Order: sequence, then C-alpha cells, then structure tokens
Amino acid sequence: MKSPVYIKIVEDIRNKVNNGELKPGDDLPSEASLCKEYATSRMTVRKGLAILSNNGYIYSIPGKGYFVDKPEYNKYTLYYDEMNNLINNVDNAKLLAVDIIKPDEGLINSLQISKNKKLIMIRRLFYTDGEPMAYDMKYLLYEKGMPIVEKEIEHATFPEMISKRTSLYGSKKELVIYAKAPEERTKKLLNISDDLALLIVEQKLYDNKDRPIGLGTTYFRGDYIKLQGFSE
Amino acid sequence: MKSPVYIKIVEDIRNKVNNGELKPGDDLPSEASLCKEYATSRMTVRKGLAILSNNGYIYSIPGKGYFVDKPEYNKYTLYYDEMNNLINNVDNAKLLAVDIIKPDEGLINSLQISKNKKLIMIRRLFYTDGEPMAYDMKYLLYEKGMPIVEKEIEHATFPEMISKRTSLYGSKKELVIYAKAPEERTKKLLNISDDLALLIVEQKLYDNKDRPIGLGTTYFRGDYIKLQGFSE
DNA sequence: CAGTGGTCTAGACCACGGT
DNA sequence: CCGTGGTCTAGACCACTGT
Repeated sequence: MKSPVYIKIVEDIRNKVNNGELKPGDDLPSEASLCKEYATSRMTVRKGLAILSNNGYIYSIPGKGYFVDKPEYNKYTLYYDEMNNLINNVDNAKLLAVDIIKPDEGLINSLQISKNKKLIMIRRLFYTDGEPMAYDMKYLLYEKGMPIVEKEIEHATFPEMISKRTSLYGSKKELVIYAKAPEERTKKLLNISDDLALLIVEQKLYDNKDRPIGLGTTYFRGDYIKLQGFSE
Repeated sequence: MKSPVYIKIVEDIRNKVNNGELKPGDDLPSEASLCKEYATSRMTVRKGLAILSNNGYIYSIPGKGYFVDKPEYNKYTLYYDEMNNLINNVDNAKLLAVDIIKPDEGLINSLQISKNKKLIMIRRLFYTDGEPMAYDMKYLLYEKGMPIVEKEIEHATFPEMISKRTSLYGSKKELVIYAKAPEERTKKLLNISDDLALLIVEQKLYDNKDRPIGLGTTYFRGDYIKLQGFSE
C-alpha cells in the first residue's frame, strides 16, 4: 500500500498528461519546486522524472527545464518468430536442403560481401497439422570449418541458428514485411492455388559491429498467419 | 571526452555481455564491490546499473544481486502510419463516404459495444502518383453532436482523427497484419487484377481506460507497400 | 547474523540558459 | 547574475536472502 515517493510523482504527472491538464510542449515545475511540493529530496524527484523521461512522457533541456513530450502515435512493438505466430504455430519442420553457394548480385549487395565469399543456403518447409504453411530460406555467411549440424538447424529460428556462434546481444535486426501472389514454384511447394496470397517476411541479422551476417526470407500462406503489433 | 562515471560502468558491463565474458544467468559484482572497483559512491553505481536494467541487459533480485538477462531475440519496433510507408507515400486521399451505421456482429464483438450504439464509418482511397494504392476503412464510436469535419478526416491518420477528441497518451494500440487475395469489390476500387496480393493492416485504438474506441482496416496493394521493423 | 538491493537525505560542484 | 538540470558524495534505514 505504501508506495515510494517517486512513484507518486510519476503517477501524478502521468495523470496530468493523460487527462490533458498538461499538454505537449508545456513546461513542468522545476526540480526544486517539486522538492518542496512533495517535501522530498532532489534525488527522489529526479528519480521520478527519469522514469517519465524513459517512458517518453517528458524530456529535459539542461539549463531550461522539463517539458511534456509529444506521444509517438506510430510506434508499435512486434514479436516475430517464424516458428510461432498468432493463429498457427509450426508443429513440424522439414529441412529441404543445405547448400554452400556463391552469392548472386542481390546477396552481395544485401550482405555487403565480396563475390568470392561463400554462403550457406538453408531451405525448409514449415507445417501445421500436416499442411505446409510456409517456405523458409536462409543465407548465412560461411566460415571455414563451420560445423553444420542438420538436426540443430531443422527446428531453429533464425536468431537461434546464429546465436550458436555469435552473441546476439546488442546486435541489430531488421524485418521487412509485404504481400505477394505466389509464383508457380511456391504454389507447388505449399500445395496452394491461385487465390491465396503470401505474407513474406524478410529478416536481416547483424553482428554487434553492425556487419550483416545473415538474411532470411519466409513465405507464409496468407490464410495461415497474422502478425500482431501493439503499443503501451 | 570526459564522460560520467556511470557511463563508464554501463559500457564496461555491456561490453562484457556482448563479447560473451558474461553470459545470461551470471551474477554481477555487488553494488558495494562496484563502488570500490570504480572508486565511486553507491548512487553512481546504481545509476549505471539502472540503465543496463532498462535496456534489458541485466535484472536485479532484492536480497540476492544483479544477474545477466536473456536477450529478446524476437522483439522488434515497427513504425506504422497508413499514410507514410517504406516504398510509397500517400500523396493524395479521397473521401469516399462518411456514414453513421449500426454495428454488425463482428463490430459489436471487436469494439465491445451494445448493438444500439452507433458508429461512424469512414471509407477512403489513398493514391500515389495518381494510382489508387490502398482502400481504407475506419469505424469510430459515435457520440451525440460529434462534429464531423470532412476536410479534417480526409488526410488524417487514424490516431490523428481520434486525438482530436481523446488524449492518446498512455492508450493502447494494436495492429494485426496479414495477406489476402483481393475480392471483386476491392479489385475494382484499386483497379488491379488477380495476380496482386493485398497487405491488410487492422488497427485498433483504445482510450486510456483500455476501452476500444476505434477500428481501422487498410487494404494496401502488395506491390506498393512494405512494412519495416527493427531492433536495437 | 551479514550481505544484498530499494529508498531517501542534505548537501556539493558543474555547465548551461536567460536576464 | 541566478535558476535550471547533470553529476556525485557519504552517509542512513528498510526489507529481503541465505547461512
């Protein structure tokens, strides 16, 4: 029941912002006057303001004060995992092929490598209830003597494959999401007809020095998958 | 050049986590021993640790200590705005209709309203270079005497429409993203043929008491739009 | 019990902005 | 110049964990 003083400060100011009493651009009372208002020390006031700042409610300008921030209308969080999604989870995966290949023009550009560098290409099919629901393709930088353990690859997500040899802490990841009608080859692989659209997700992983280390593309049956994002 | 002590602490520990010197689950030195190591006070050490904790690198258990956290492989940030996207921006919008309607079964469920509640239905077409690239539909709770200013609606994003009357601070938003082949009606509206898939984005907005206040669906030409997510 | 993190105090010095 | 936020100190008391 007895919550810390800084939480009280956070809640008071957050409520004023939420109900419009404080509007974007408005300035807040100074730290010193908040100390008096809450009869507390400056470090406690600062702790509360730091939390509001981390949550995007306010920002500070040294020498001037604290101001109410603009809310980010467009920002969403999305959890993406090619094996587990909103409507259907992958309950089985089949490794179609693992090949060592030379990169084509697109891969050279995308992964920023020389044309002599070799890549591992992994192709898989994902199944739900015995039905093929996605065709999956990964390209990884190949290092000499790199062990390729097919059993490990078959059911792993892209980050799992890569984290086997590189720490993924603090490394960038990118997604590109779009829709496309299936090509003949994909239609056969997924055993679908013309009137089914594909949801395509491209995934690009970097090491912690921002060098690309892998590219993945997954072609999902449009009726078998939905991605979900949220905010707050 | 001279950076604060707590930044030094953050960088040291973050580097140890990134290069594998510290692994998920490992425990960190206690606050007291970090004070000695950096010849600084406890509040300064705690400031550094708080930053690492906010960034998901570590977590703390009172009475026990600090531990290295597991990285979130699947988490991405996505900026979504129906009017501005990765490949093509909307340069023109046409308001097709604004109607006051009674909700059907789906809307009653989705917006958690009674069947007597009225809704505003807004239908628009978005254009890029004169070509229709998306069909957009919004349902908003209708309040008596609510002004409907068509000029304001025509070029507004969904959060912009709603923020006219409700603060969107601290209010939840949800996205659902999927792919589908176009229906006859949509094909005519967007002037497209069979072999084009649609990228469909459903957007649901809540007020700051977590009550749904609006539902939007946008049908994008699959070749005209890509969504992009990233992490770190 | 001693060690841990969580909260808090009452000061301090600094760089910066505006008058 | 004074008021602002940014960094930092050297203590304090508390609740919790493990022995």
